[in-house]
Amino acid sequence: MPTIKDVAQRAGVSPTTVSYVLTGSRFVSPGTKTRILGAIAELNYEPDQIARSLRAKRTMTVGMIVSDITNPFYADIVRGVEDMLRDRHYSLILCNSDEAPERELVTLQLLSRKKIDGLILVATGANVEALRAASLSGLPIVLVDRRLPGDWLDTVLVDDCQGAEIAVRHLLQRGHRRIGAIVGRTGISTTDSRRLGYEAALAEFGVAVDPALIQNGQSTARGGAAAAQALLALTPRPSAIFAANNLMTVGLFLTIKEHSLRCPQDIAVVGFDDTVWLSAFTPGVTTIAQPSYDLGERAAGLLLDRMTGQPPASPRVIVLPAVLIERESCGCQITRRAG
Amino acid sequence: MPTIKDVAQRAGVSPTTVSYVLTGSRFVSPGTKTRILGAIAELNYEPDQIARSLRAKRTMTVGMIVSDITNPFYADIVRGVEDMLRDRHYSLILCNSDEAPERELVTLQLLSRKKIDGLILVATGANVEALRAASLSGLPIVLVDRRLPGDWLDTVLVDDCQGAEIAVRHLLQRGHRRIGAIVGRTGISTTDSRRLGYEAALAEFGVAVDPALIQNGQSTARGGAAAAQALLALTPRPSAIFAANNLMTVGLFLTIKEHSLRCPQDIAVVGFDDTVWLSAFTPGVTTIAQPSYDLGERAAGLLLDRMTGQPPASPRVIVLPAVLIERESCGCQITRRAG
DNA sequence: TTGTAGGCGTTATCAG
DNA sequence: CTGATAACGCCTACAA
Repeated sequence: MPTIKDVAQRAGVSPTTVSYVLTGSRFVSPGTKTRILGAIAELNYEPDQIARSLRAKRTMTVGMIVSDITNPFYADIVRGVEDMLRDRHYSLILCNSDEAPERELVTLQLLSRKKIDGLILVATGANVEALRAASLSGLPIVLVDRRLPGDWLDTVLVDDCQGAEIAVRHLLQRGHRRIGAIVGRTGISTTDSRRLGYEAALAEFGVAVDPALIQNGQSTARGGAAAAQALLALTPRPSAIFAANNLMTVGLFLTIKEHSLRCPQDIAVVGFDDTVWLSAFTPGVTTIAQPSYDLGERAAGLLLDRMTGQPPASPRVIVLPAVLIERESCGCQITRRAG
Repeated sequence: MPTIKDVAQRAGVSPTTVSYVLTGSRFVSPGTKTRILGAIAELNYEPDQIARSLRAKRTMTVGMIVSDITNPFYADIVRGVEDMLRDRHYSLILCNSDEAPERELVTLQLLSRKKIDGLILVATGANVEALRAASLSGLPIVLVDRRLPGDWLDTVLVDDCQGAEIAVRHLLQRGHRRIGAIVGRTGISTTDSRRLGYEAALAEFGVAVDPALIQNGQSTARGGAAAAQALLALTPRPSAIFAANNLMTVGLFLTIKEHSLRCPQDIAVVGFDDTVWLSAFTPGVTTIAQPSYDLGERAAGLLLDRMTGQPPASPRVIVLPAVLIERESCGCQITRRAG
């Protein structure tokens, strides 16, 4: 591997000058410049990013921690982040936490040793101290999908409460009154907000909240299936169910299928998170679409200007709206109805 | 950020000794050792991985290029890779190529500058020269999902031919004779192999290949939908369709739905790639499951022993079997039938 | 059992 | 307009 010295030698100049044409940070006469460029080309020289990082104290690398890249919701976010960062010549170290606090902690440490320039993460919520320390030590951090109490870090999330609310309102509007909810793991902000939205919608319609109708699906397909079992075992059975994330929606459908119930005739469903699959099947699943890609893009945007621009003193919280995608799983295909 | 010097000073020893307790590469007396460990803890010292990399010429970082992390198939592979590498203290830089050769090339260069210790990629097939150069220059590379002509690099893939063959055989066994195929982009090995498998199955049953029944879906949902349109417009209509990847299967179902056809009554379907969604809907989609996670794990395994072990002289090609997951989209639920 | 010193490939300061 | 030179933080002969 040729170094900057080799290039300098071949071009008959000093490494200094080569460095300057590389970074463009001072004027170099056209003559020497072309000579140097020539040498670079002939030698196939590529600047060593590691050495550069050591000197410049920036790695052009960003860390990202998500629960599980296998979850399409996070995959979308990551894609948004990656696209935005690539444009600005940053690259991304991807880590999965599996929601395990210790894993998150170890990963935080690993990334810090690797001297990442910034961090985007879906926080488990358990390592606030470590995050605070990292942030205090100067690492730009952006939270995505979930907020931390106090909102002391830049955060990009979806209006989960409003999302759940329109989901449940949609059900209420078509006459449902016994509406089950499969909610996610406790302790993460999305779960609380979506539950709040569920209750708000019921309140709007003067329907009392029945605790038995709210089951915890642990944010997983398996948990969602179990929660659905519990819901379907109730008498009278709920006439509709709201599943508060993509995985739990899968679980719900698995259970519905197992019970040989027809959707929407026997039970109406609204899910959370959209996938192309949801539209391809019969019935298409009415769902609350999160702007997941945008979430990533915005998060990367915030991070970028903390890394390169003049960082604002106080943390920013960006809340993106969720939108109802109406399909067949709630029955009649009316798009709007009065009242 | 404290450096190794600070630790040394605080512990009253030389940086050398600190370094040695860090790497454990030579004996240090228990006394000084604990003193040093103490200093490390008090200062919250973390070795700078960049400096270490510059010196040691290894970054403990691996690059990975996939077409699109948003595709669950690749997300699974990435997950397999990440799990395996994390165990060995490597981290992963994730890149998306979008199948664009130039993007792949730029990414290759970027990763090479970042001095990754190894590379795992789903090759577009267009940058053979760059790959050869990188490999020759000593970078361990493992191909995943697709092979390159000549198999001159370590490769982990699925037996696509066999997969497609059992898919189509399954259809033939239940009496279908006019079987459409939606195949992927040309130029990638998976497409060729799956097509071969399709033809082999037909041959087994003495059915002639009808070119009109083979439509190119470009490996995308949109392309798959278009291909399905073409197939459904045929007279007589094929009684079954084999879609050669997950995205094209979505497209196929979108089109089936648009035509208000019932599956399996009006048309039988076998897809490729499995998702939890495929089992949750009605009808469940019979499909060929690829061991995607394993693909990643095995690829990481090969890479690891090229990076750390004694690399075998000649490239290894690992072929994993695909398996038929029988569900309702092909009609009757018979698991086996004679002949 | 421990320390000294040189260098990994860059960049930035200071001279010229 | 261009060049020496000194770091960046760590590791590892070599020496003691």
